[in-house]
Amino acid sequence: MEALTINEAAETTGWSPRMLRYIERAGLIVPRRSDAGYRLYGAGELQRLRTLRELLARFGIALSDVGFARRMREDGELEEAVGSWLKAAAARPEEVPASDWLRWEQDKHNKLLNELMEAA
Amino acid sequence: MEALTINEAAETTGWSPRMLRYIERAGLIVPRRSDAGYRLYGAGELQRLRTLRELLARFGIALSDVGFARRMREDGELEEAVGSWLKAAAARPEEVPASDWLRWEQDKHNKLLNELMEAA
DNA sequence: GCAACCTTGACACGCTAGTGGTAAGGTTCG
DNA sequence: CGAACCTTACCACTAGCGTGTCAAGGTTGC
Repeated sequence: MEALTINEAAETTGWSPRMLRYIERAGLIVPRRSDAGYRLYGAGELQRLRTLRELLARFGIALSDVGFARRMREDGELEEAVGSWLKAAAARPEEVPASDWLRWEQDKHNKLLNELMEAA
Repeated sequence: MEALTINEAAETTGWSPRMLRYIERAGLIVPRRSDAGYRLYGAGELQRLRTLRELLARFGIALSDVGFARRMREDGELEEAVGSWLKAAAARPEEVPASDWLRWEQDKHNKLLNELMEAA
């Protein structure tokens, strides 16, 4: 049986067992269960757990952001609504410098990066 | 000059002036400025402020969610990275009941809806 | 010139996300 | 059977989002 239990999966992916349950609850990675209800992580899940860490670190985004993206992908109506709202909003460039909120996002990103650096 | 100042815009859209500044900071609606630096909201901005309220209420999502969707739309690399991660994650249906996290999302949604109901 | 706006910046508060812990109980295996 | 796992369900903490409010100062219009 080529599958790891939660503590083993945590060991090889860098997440804590606690976080693996949290990620499952967010609907991002839901492992199959053994007869007794134990979580069983296959090779694909382990790989995606690792790339998830990379994804978050590289762009300075949150788990809930990925969760929202997933929800948009599942709910076409939501995706359509958000998309058309953004399109209308973007259709108004009227000389917006873009530097203001850009700096804001950058700050958030840098802050997260710094924390990750220190942790290493 | 067909444009409203921040308090007038707040009056006709239902947002508070404080929130209009916050929404601007999140990069969602950035009005142009007068020579003295006053925010000037045109008809388009007022309309999008109203539809933004609808959007949040209808789907029970947060301002930061829309902000993230905007960021994905602007940053192709981010969109590609998140998209391909989700695609890989979704390619593993291995009998996931989908009822668990679905209930979770539902709870969040309903909670927000109830709050909005009570506020009305 | 003064009342009534506007600006940015700060302090504060409640709520949620993200994270750790612990307790009570079932499972596996030597 | 006992140690070492696993499960769910709580309590608790930090940090950030969503808001209000206030202070100090510039702008507008009668």
